[in-house]
Amino acid sequence: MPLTVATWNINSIRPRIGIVTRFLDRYRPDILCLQEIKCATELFPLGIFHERGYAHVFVNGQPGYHGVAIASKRPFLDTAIRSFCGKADARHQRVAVRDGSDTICLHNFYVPAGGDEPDPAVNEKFAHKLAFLDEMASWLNGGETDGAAILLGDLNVAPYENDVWSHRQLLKVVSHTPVETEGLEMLRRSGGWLDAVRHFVPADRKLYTWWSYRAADWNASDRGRRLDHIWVTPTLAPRLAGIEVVRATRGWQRPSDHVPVIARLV
DNA sequence: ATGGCTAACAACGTTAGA
Repeated sequence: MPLTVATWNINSIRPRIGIVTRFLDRYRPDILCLQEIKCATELFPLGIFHERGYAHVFVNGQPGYHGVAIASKRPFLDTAIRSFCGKADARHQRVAVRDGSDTICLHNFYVPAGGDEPDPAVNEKFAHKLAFLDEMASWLNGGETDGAAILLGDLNVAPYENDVWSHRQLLKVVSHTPVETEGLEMLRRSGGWLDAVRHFVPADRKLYTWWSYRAADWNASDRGRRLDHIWVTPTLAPRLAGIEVVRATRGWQRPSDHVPVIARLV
């Protein structure tokens, strides 16, 4: 049964209602996973989803920071939230959806950004990020990745050389340091996950999903990073039919600094 | 040449993002 899944770090849902509805009306994914909704669960704008056929919306929010949400046309067989690093900070949620006679497990993640200084001894945010990735790895290796599963979200790491505008200049910048890129790669491989985007886009082609708000002209300077990912288990790999990074949304009115990534399964 | 931007909060300044 065909399934289209999208991930988008929306950087606050409330000021982005215009671009979210524009995206949904144009791309109509079956499931949209959002990160950084930055609002309490009860303040999430359910109406814009319900009006468009997304009858099933699972929100894990909190005031001000982080927060994730999944809007789906298909019902959820099951929903769950996990806390990482002993913090209930709204960075994860899991749903299960029916897929023919099978079940697909979908994990939506917002990995900590990690602050400025890439040294866990002096920067507790960076230490938190590394601990979070470690805990993801051990948890996902405990049988979470058996069968049909999708792991997506803002993983806040640009793992490969062409996932950043300058590999050399970003080696000491949080999101592309070796401890992060190697850690994410270990996590991906140990779980047997396939990077659905790089499955279609050659490793030597630059590809980004995030551009800083501070650039005078984000499109012209094009100093981006690929921080947002969609991974699938080997069971689903043969069904991957295509991906799309919707770069154009970065130029829409009141944009997020991240753009959506879409995967199509047949 | 990383920061020049953007948002939330109970607040017109601080914190966070990456």
